[in-house]
Amino acid sequence: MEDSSSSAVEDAKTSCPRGHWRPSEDEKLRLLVQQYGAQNWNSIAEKLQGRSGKSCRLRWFNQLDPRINRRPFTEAEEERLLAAHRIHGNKWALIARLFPGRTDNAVKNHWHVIMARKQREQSKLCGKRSFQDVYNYNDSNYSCPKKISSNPYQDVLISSRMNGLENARFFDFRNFKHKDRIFADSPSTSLASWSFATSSSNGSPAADSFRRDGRDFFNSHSNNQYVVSEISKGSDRFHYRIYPNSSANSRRAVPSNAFGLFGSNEDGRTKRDFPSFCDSSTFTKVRASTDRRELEDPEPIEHKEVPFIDFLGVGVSSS
DNA sequence: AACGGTACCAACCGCGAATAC
DNA sequence: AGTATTCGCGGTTGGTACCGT
Repeated sequence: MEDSSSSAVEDAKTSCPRGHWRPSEDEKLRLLVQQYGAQNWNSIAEKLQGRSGKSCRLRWFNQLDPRINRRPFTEAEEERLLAAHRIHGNKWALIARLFPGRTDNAVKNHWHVIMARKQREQSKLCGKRSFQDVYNYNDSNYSCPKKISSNPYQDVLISSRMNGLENARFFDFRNFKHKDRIFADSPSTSLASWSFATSSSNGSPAADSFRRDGRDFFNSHSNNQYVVSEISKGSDRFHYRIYPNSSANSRRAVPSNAFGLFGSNEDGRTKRDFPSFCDSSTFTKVRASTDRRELEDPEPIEHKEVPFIDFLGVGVSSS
């Protein structure tokens, strides 16, 4: 697959530096590191056409460094990794130092692998339905957030026809680390102006928000990074917009793939056994499978037998 | 065999911290 | 002290191998 015989493909590869490293590049990088040492990455990059210093550094420290342990994680290592994460949170570089030969990237990736595996096992064990099953997403009731690169917010359109979503809330799935108690301190049922915690990107350990005194809990006040505001509301459709919370020193655009919905049961109480633990990639796929046109083209909605709110006219023109 | 979905992980990006000048 | 450059980190994306149908 790498030994492309087509010159067109080769041209494309060289003109676009992004992408996997070829063996010849690796070899060259090894020689350059021998020559210059594992530093001065920009100097090294000057001799590796199409690769930045950053890229060279990353390739060396994550893949080529001979000290790297490339063996699969053992069960013992996995247990230690989970324990380390409970203590240190997402401090992957710190955690990696506890695992000689493992890189921060490897440790981070493997933690996600463990989490995904546990989630699958849990789903099987408890017979939990998938996020898609519960909300019957094949129904196209939910449309994907519209990613607008120049406007760092996400638009979300919900139909109240979705079972249990009358009291829907947004959740940032990246925080679903402690499944059992994540909803213990659930925020207001009002979606408008509701803020919610996320993993921190401003230096404070995200884990602090969730694990104190040996207890896991959801702190929706100290680490707010996003705000959900209501753009428009109809009898059966709601249009929300998720913004970064500027007062929370949030420096990133609202991620496009981290959010999900979480409903309540008939008596209005939080449904803790909801399959709220759908990971972000699943959510992305669920979204992708729904009708993307809903936000971009009101026509298809108007043809349905439900009142229609002109979401387009309200939201995007405000820039 | 072909196809679609899933799991894994390499690579990238944006940003802040550290260092050099 | 201020600015520029380099390094390091954490979050995210996208390619690919694998698996089930």
